[in-house]
Amino acid sequence: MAPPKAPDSTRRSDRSRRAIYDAALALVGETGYAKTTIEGIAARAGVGKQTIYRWWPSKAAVLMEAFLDLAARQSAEAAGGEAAGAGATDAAGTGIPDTGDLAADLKLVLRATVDELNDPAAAAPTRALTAEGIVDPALGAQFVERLLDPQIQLYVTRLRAAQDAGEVRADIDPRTALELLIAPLTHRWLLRTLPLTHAYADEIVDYALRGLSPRP
Amino acid sequence: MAPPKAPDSTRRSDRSRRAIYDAALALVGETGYAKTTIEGIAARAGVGKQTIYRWWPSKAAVLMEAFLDLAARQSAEAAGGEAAGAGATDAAGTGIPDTGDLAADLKLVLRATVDELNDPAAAAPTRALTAEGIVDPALGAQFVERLLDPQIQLYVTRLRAAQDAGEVRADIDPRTALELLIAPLTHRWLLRTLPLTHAYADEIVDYALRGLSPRP
Amino acid sequence: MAPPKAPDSTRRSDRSRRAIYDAALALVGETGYAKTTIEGIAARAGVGKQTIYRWWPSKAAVLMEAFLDLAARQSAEAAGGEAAGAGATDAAGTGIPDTGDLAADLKLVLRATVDELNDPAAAAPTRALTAEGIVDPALGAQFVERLLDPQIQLYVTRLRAAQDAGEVRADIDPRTALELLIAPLTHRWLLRTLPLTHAYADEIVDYALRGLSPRP
Amino acid sequence: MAPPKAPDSTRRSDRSRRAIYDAALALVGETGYAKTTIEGIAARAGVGKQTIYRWWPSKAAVLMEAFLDLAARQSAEAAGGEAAGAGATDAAGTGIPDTGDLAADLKLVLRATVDELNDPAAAAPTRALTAEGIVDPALGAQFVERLLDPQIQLYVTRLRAAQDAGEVRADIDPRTALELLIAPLTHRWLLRTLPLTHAYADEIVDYALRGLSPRP
DNA sequence: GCGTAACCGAGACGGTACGTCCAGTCTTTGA
DNA sequence: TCAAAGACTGGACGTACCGTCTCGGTTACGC
Repeated sequence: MAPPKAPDSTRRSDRSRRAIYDAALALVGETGYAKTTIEGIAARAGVGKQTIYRWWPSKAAVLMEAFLDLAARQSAEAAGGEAAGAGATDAAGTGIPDTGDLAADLKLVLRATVDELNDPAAAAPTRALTAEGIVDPALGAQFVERLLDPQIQLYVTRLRAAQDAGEVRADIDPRTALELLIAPLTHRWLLRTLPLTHAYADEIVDYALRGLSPRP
Repeated sequence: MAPPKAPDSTRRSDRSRRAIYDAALALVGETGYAKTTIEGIAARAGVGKQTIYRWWPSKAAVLMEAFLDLAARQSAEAAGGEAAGAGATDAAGTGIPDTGDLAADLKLVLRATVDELNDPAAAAPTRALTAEGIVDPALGAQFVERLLDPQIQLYVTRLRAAQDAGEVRADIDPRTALELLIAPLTHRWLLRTLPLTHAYADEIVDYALRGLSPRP
Repeated sequence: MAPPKAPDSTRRSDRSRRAIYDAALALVGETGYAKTTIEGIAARAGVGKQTIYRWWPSKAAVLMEAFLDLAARQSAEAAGGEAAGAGATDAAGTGIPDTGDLAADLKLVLRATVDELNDPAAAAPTRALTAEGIVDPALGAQFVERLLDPQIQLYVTRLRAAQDAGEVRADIDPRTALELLIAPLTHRWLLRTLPLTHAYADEIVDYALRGLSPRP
Repeated sequence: MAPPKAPDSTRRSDRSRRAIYDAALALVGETGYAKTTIEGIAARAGVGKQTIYRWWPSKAAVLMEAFLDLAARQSAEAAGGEAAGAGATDAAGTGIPDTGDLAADLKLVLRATVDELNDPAAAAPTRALTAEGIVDPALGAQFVERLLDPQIQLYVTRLRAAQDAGEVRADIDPRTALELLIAPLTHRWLLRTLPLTHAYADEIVDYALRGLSPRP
């Protein structure tokens, strides 16, 4: 008994794949995730529906990949610009700054995150994808692995550096500590309990770091 | 421009409303939220589809109310039992215990929350509803207002008591502080980044309270 | 076992009945028979649906009565005018003229009928009612009995007079003969095979009467 | 402004089309036209509703085509048998007999028509379709063009032959003349004014032909 | 003159079918 | 041989009416 006949990916049309990414992102941007349909994506991409079903298991999977592709292209671009230009670092791209003042560094990064999450155009698709991942475990795992974990790793790195510098107690688990920082932001963003502001980001950093720092 | 003509709620059939709640909860339990349809709920409840559309704007709204009704009935029942019985308090029902040891009290409650969230049968519909609320702002607002906020209030109350008792610094905002406690749990539960354990709950309490407590 | 409980017609609201007639005729005129609904008639008449269901078995029955009522009012009006005025006779009202020239008399009447049937506004509801009667035997019987037969009787009367006058052979059955005259018109009107013109009406009279008249 | 995007008829599924015809005819036969629904036809045919809506604008249109298909198949069958067998002609199939005696030929055919119209099973759907065509001009036009006109042409042919043979006056318009013959039958059939009998058919032929024949 | 029975407007109810939309599969055609 | 195109079955969607029912209120009859 043969497995469900995986298509031969070497013969895959790159042209179609790009067109599908573009169409998917455009439609989600224009009409929202819920109103975006596979049929619509196929039509917009000038592609047969079967071409989508052949390579992706669900609408959400298409969008996930489209996002990753977008992110990859942007970061490639950024990397190119950066190499040519100065050497500035930014949170999403290459890491959390390390000026020696952990609180200041975290506030900088979390404030930027707040701004990003508050931008409705940019955040809406992420929100939709997050929601889908909450319900669909397979998609959620992918979401975490390919979008969230890389970000989280940056915090872990920075926190370890802070531990080495004595800014954070050594017996703290950075993996847990970082959740103290980002979970409250995510919480407010996803559930919309209260507005997500710079002041809130600062407050979170202050409350959390006090718990993490060694007694003076 | 006249509003869409709200039906006369005094003439509403209570029989149908209960039947719809029951059918909705049963179907979600049996087949999952995504596979539950309004048509299915109506059929199972022995009710015309229009009766659902007349009173609720969406499947999610039906379920939300069904949950609230269930919770209300359970708490009414619990209250009845309680009045007749001892005077024990539990987190979901009437508040967070106050033994004088904030850390212990919080660990107790958060461990119970962890257990609840780890029970697939009970948590699955909540997860679905949460996801829906993330995408649909109106529903999300209702979700927060009617399900989340009451719970949150319990933490605020307990934290204020702790402030009065000198266990927590007076300049802490309880509304923010409680998010340091529950957001990490919610984060792991929704995104499934790492397993949600009692140990994790304890760790969160320890890390967070250290930041909140006055210097010894 | 009691019969289905006929309502007490002495207590019937005349106000409602008139309002229903008016609403029904207005709606059929505005939106056509098929799009006219009982619900719509009730709403327009400012009447509960039950009031319609109490007194009529179907939408078609309502309309039939509304027509009959309209016709009755119009003929009452005409009769009043006539009494006051000259003594002119018209086909629909008081009979087919008898000038001694059967062919001329019939052509006059049939041409008027042609004009009436060609007036879309006036004929559309009749067409709809006829179609309904074709499918629903009970309604059809009523239609024939209360609308068609009275008209037919006028032809019978005129043809008998013609027989007495020797214009038509005595062994002719007037009931059959008249169908030779009006059935072709009805046929073209209902089925729209070919245009319904004065010339056609004349032709029918000529062809038919030649068969009915005694050999010269 | 693009037209509503006509589907590509070369790719149409013949299997589905036949199944829909069969289901439609079966349901009309079993439950009557009014109670036959598109949903029911689709279910019975094992076909998606959309496949019906894709190719037909209405229930009536489906049935019209189903009838035409049935008639076509029957006549094809008859033609096959005929080719193999004798050379007999019948009214519905290949024409009105021409024995030289117009009256006798017409009586034969009209009596057969009477029998057909009096057969409730066979006539009920035709009646429904006729009624529908009376109300819906587009459908009516199709009905006339594809079902009625071919029949009518047979009469025209026979009448022309009678004119050539001197049985009917040359200045008679056969198109009008035939309506004198068939309209009365149609009239009684549709409106159910009086029973439709062989005697009536004979009477109609006698009355009408006397008007059409040359003076002896 | 006073119940009381009935009709009345109103509209919610359980249903049925509508016509549309999309999912996911299958088939045909062209490159 | 894959991809485009798109027709197919299936089924939920949300709407519109159906015919029944229940609800107050308002007549108008019979005691």
